[in-house]
Amino acid sequence: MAPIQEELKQNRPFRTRSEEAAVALMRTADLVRRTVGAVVEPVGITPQQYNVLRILRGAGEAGLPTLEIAERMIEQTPGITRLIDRLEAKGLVRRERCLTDRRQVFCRISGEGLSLLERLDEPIREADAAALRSLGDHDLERLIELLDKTRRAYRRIQ
Amino acid sequence: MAPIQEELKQNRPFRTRSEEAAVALMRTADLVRRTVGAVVEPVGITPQQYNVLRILRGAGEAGLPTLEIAERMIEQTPGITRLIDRLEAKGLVRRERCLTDRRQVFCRISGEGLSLLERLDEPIREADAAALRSLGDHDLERLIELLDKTRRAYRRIQ
DNA sequence: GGACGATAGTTGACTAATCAACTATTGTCG
DNA sequence: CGACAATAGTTGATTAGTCAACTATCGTCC
Repeated sequence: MAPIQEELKQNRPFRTRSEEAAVALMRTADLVRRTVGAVVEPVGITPQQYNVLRILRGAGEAGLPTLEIAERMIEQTPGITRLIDRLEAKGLVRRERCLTDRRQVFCRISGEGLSLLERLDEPIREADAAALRSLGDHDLERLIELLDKTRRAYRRIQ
Repeated sequence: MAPIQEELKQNRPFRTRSEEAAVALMRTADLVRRTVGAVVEPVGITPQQYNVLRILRGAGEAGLPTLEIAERMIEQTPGITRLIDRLEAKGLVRRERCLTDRRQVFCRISGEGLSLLERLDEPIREADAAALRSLGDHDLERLIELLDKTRRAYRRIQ
């Protein structure tokens, strides 16, 4: 019997392997998301806000326009404006309208935001590592490969 | 350069393989979730509501107590009561207090709920298949295995 | 250079998720 | 039996997510 089937106490088997894979995928990702959540929520941010801060740290001094951030989010987020509103209200992000193209609003991570991220770096790395370590380097590589392949397939049908 | 890194236009590489895997996992699952969403939302339900209906169909005539449903959800859901409220309001689920243990409320899928699910069965199966077909049976098997292994690891650290 | 479509982002109205505090009922143990 | 912890679920308050409609600005093309 499939492990995921036992986990969810399903009394009937999956109709197809791809259905089983889809369920396993979403459930595993939910576990990862909640693990990240448990690390970042004590400092007063959500996993999505954490994601924005990481993106802005990666972007450096130049910052990024609002919708460019939306495109780089791990999980698609229509409400990017208000998400960043909240980060700005907390003083973790600064925004200013671009002078050469006044439609765009550039967002940059603040010093406070940076130091908050730094405090989270270690615990996040540990959480990921602890969870995925048991896979071993080879399996990890293979998992990443299979996930990449899956996304490529999705992109084609959409 | 890692595919996921290009997708998210990251200018710096992942610090660890497990970080890359965690990001790839969440992003791939988000894709699956949105694909399911695109299929079920036209009939007026959310992916989570769809999940509840599937659970209740699996449970059959006997139905299930509210919190038992919560435990079987693919994604953890604290707001199970109101989620089922909405399904009941739509006439897709019926609820009645258990007579032998009056604390419990048993939920059952209605005929209307069943026929709605039946209409969705084919399109959902197709969406899963289309997305994961390119992996081939062997890769699919291997992906499921790796995901199961990952969840087992997570469970240990929590 | 002015009309017009495209781009960038915001806002309002609505729906859903989250957390803690609460009620009702049951099991258990002196 | 009667107190008391445990279980099952609900509710209220707050926060967050979603969708469509809107404003502002820019590019471009007669």
